[in-house]
Amino acid sequence: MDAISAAPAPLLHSTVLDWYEANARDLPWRTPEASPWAVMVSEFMLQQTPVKRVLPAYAAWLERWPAPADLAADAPGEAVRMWGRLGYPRRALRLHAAAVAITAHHGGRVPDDHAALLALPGVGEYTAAAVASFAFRQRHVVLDTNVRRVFARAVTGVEYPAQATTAAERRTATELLPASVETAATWAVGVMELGALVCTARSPECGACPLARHCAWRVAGRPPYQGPPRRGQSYEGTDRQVRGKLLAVLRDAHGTVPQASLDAVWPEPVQRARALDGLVADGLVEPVGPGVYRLPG
DNA sequence: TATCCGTGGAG
DNA sequence: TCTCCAAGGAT
Repeated sequence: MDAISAAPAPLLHSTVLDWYEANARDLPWRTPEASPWAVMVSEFMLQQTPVKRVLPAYAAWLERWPAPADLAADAPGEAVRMWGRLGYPRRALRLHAAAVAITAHHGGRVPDDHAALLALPGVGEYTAAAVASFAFRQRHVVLDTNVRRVFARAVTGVEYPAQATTAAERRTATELLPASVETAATWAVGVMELGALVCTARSPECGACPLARHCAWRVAGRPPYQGPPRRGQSYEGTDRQVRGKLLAVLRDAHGTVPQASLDAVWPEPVQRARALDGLVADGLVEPVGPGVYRLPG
């Protein structure tokens, strides 16, 4: 029973690569036909939204906007409407803005350069690495919640990673990233898939894990999480809930919406007004006159 | 860096 | 029922 840090890296690599080849889900953004744009759309949608709910939205989105220029030519409000109930609708706005930037500055093609990707709206450290890695097969450290959890357990021996990504985590991920460009991208998606399917947050299936022999957490007897309480996401009664209700009215209506329709979704006027102001400030809602609103045109 | 930003499903 | 959490990003 050696910890993962003591195991030869090539062994870990082949273990994960073999496991991935045999167990990878058949997801549309992983097919050879998936364009870089398709990969990028999937990454935006997958930010905090489960795969199962992304699948139908992803298909509808790409059917309507097969290329960045197609989306860029449409109104941002249409992106917000198509986003539907995926949650965090600012992502829809940012994806539209990214499409505009790609059309204006990159000839309508998703850039393959990591820095150029990172400069796009809605593209952060994870998404830039993911698109560069998965769409262009480059070698990058891809640190998402799945990878962080796998490394927390296998390498550090704790049940959950820290709240924010640490320098130590980046160091670990960098050291474990295969030197070979040919295998780095598959390693990245393989570790992610392992976290998504086996090394899950709630009930990890160590019996089915290819890394079980090397996992520091399992070797230590799967000690329970001891760190500070991981604050839950309260939702009931928050501005987020009100914003969601308001935006749902705008989405489902085509054209403009009168104030009265918005007032009906939440009884408390101060919070309601604050939520609506926030939506307008974010560019998700556009006032078109006194007491009249619509999705941004 | 802590907080804000939606929605729905699993246990 | 209720808590947790799901391929994060921006500020």
